[in-house]
Amino acid sequence: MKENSEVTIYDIAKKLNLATSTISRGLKDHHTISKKTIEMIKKTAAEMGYRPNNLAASLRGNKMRTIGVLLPTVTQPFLSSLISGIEIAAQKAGYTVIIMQSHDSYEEEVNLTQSLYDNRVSGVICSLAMGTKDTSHFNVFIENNTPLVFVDRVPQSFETFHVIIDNFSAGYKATKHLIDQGCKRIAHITAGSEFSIYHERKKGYLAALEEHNIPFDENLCVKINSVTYDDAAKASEKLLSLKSRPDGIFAPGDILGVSAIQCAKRMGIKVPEELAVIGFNNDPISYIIDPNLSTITHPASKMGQTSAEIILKNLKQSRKKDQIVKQITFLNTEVLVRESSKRI
Amino acid sequence: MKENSEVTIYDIAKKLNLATSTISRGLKDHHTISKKTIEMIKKTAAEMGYRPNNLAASLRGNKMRTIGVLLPTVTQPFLSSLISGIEIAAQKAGYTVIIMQSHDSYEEEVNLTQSLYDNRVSGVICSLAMGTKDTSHFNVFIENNTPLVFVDRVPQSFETFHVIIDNFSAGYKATKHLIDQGCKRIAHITAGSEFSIYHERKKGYLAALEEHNIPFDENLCVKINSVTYDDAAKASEKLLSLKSRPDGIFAPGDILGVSAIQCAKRMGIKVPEELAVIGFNNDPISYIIDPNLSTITHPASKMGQTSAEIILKNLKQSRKKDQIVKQITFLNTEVLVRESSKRI
DNA sequence: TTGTACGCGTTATCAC
DNA sequence: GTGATAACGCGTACAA
Repeated sequence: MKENSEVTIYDIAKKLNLATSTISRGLKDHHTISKKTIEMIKKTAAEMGYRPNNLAASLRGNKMRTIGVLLPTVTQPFLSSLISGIEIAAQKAGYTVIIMQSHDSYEEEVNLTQSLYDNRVSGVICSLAMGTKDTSHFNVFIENNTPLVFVDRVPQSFETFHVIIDNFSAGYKATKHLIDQGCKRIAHITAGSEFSIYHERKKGYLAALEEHNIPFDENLCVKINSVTYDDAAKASEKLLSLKSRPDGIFAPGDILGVSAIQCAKRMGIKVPEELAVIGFNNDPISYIIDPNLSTITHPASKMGQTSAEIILKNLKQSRKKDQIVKQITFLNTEVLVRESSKRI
Repeated sequence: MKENSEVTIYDIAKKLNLATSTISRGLKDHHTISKKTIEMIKKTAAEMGYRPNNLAASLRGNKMRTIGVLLPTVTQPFLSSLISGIEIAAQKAGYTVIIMQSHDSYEEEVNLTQSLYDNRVSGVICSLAMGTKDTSHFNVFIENNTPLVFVDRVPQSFETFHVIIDNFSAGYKATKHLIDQGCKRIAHITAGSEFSIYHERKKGYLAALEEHNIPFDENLCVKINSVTYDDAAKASEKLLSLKSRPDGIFAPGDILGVSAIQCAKRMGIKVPEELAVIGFNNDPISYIIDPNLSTITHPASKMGQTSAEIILKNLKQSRKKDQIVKQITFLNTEVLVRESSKRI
């Protein structure tokens, strides 16, 4: 008995006095192999403890049956739900999922992109790092005809698949909801660059204000550098300490909304009576905070599934370069009204 | 210009009039190749846009430079932090991470184990599905000399690496903390099988009671089927509706602790004055709930890193079967006292 | 319906 | 220091 005895189709072939090609085909139910032979091959393979070697199989096609996923982090609830959706769709199709974290660093993102290519993944799903402006490191996938999907944090212009929510519309809906509740001075917290999802949400906020003839007050719009608990706390305090205080806050992230509520509670400001708050994402913390945080629901898992399905559908389509288009899939968001904004 | 032009070491060899073996070695800074040649090779490779093919390289060693991670789900905060830790350690070593979700199903776990093997991963990190009793589907990795680490939810007996916290001790510490706060009737919620981490925590709970001469009251120990919000709510309600109500609850999960606090609030029971609560894990929700939930901290990310490092260290060590041992790495837990249990 | 023979890109083992 | 060549395990034209 050998040490590292790995059963290959060659071993099966020898045992059955057949050619390796017959084994190979039999194992995949090829129609040119007789039922009897197929049965015998499968039975023997099972008996011998044969297991296919995806490595070798993939080498021929020069592609692993693998979807590469490149995200800022995996610990945010939205992103871990996204991964879950991707994994479910991939597993259904017999694909595996490789995860990489850019930690919101452009440099890491560039390196990891290389690494994904070196591993010859079948497709790539990416949500951009906060600071990424230039996206030329993704060109390698286009040139190589590897399907590429950007999700949530997508580049401004890149001719490939995008899976996003309509951030402008969501920002509009959130703000309008506050207006409908009677808010007159609606504050907003924002982050990221001019081309980020946060910028889109802000544009929706501005549009809603304008449509309802509410003048925009610069003091009511605070910019933070990172969507963290600490930055959020500072922003909330700044807003709620204003001489003419806001009576509503549209926070484009649940951490921000939660911190606003907590800050209000500390300062003795009643939520929602004196301050209505709406967040974004429907993270678990949004329904734990008291009062419950109204929010915008984000179909995270479905976005993951959709992204994976786009990859899978486009695996075989060897497009030519001039056929590459930008195809945007929008998923729905909804206003989820809870205690923190319910005045009427 | 070819369509799918992929530059290989063969192309470089032709261009430089060298042998492929020289290119291969030059690219990896082999000491038998002259500095000059190495430089020239690297320069030319870069110019030609060469990218290594990990697939082909792996085929020779019959192992991908990949760590397979098999978890019940990726959306629990503890588990996504674990993944993050694994990914960081793996990335540092030039390894990639494959993620698979068993969704707490034994059958899926068995299938995915196969799939990991079929992909010839270098090592496997696994946290068991809730219902897994038999772990023979992992034997294939032992036989194949593939390092295997069980983390958090580990099997009762399996001769390999385990990375866990001391659940008994953590349960003891949590319960003792409540006793120190003056609690006399301490309730407990439990889940899983007789060999689960929850059972260990319960044993710690029982030990603390006994040590302090507090009789164990069966009515104060509720078993739930799944650690979900709904089940937790039911359990909390049952406990707080008892004629002789508990004055403390040790909840072996933050969801359970949070639900207990919320239930108490609904019923007008004051926390911590009338009911002290301590949870487990230090999930984000634990510091969002009001009053803040005391909890047991769990070094999730570090557990991931440790697991990955164990894999990496044991890659080359071709142990023989009789050398395989069970090696358990314990990581620290700590009692994190917050508002929900601070009486003194 | 089955067999033959070669190629996928890289690396290890010799040989020079 | 460098080159030639055989593997690694599988899939697939092409032949029979």
